[in-house]
Amino acid sequence: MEDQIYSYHAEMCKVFSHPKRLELINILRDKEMSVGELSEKLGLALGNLSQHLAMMRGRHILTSRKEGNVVYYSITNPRLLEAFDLLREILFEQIRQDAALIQST
Amino acid sequence: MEDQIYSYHAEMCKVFSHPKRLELINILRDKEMSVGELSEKLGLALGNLSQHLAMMRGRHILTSRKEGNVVYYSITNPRLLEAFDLLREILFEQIRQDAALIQST
DNA sequence: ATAGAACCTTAGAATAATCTAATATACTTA
DNA sequence: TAAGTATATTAGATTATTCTAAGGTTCTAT
Repeated sequence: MEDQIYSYHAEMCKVFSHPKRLELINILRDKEMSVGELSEKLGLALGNLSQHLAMMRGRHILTSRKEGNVVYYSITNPRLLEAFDLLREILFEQIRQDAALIQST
Repeated sequence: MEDQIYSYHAEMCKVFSHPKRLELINILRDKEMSVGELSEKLGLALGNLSQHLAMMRGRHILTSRKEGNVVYYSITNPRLLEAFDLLREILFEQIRQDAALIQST
């Protein structure tokens, strides 16, 4: 049962483990966007993008809204961006420390 | 160059995308631990665990310290636990909302 | 109705992650 | 130095992710 939680947790984190999905999250930071626009911004083929979107929708990370022919995507829970930013900060700290280590030799 | 950052960011997040690695992080929350102890706590074969540890060390998520024959692992940057906790909270919010949705039907 | 636009799904190939099992290394002690 | 303990590495099989290319839906406008 505790194992189940780690599995769900890991499944959610898989959303973050692909550079284009991270970029996608960052693009949707403060606005919704249509699939076509996203495809252009990300430089991803529509079919491929649709797969990423379905994967993120399935994990409730993204929410979609259909208007006529166009589907708009947005981030379900804005707190996700806190996690995104925190992880990126930790990454930057790491890079700075590695750089300092190299300087000092 | 911006792409590079997304790639590094994704690489770091891959650490979180496996249930046993999450459990490992949680176990090391407030103390260091030897490989043997970790192997027992996690129920992972030593060779397999060593691979996970090497992967996390390579991404500077874990730090190791050798004392005689024994290698102790600990979390490099305690802020990583903030990220861990935040992500888990977001997961719980989601599960609660899904549950509420089912109740209301 | 038909054609076009926007998006989704699927099959299959290519690549990456994971595990098992065997071997290797580093250190300690008899 | 030989044997034992703790950890690391490697090769190869297995499984999971990702991408491409093709075909499907759904909606709109003619």
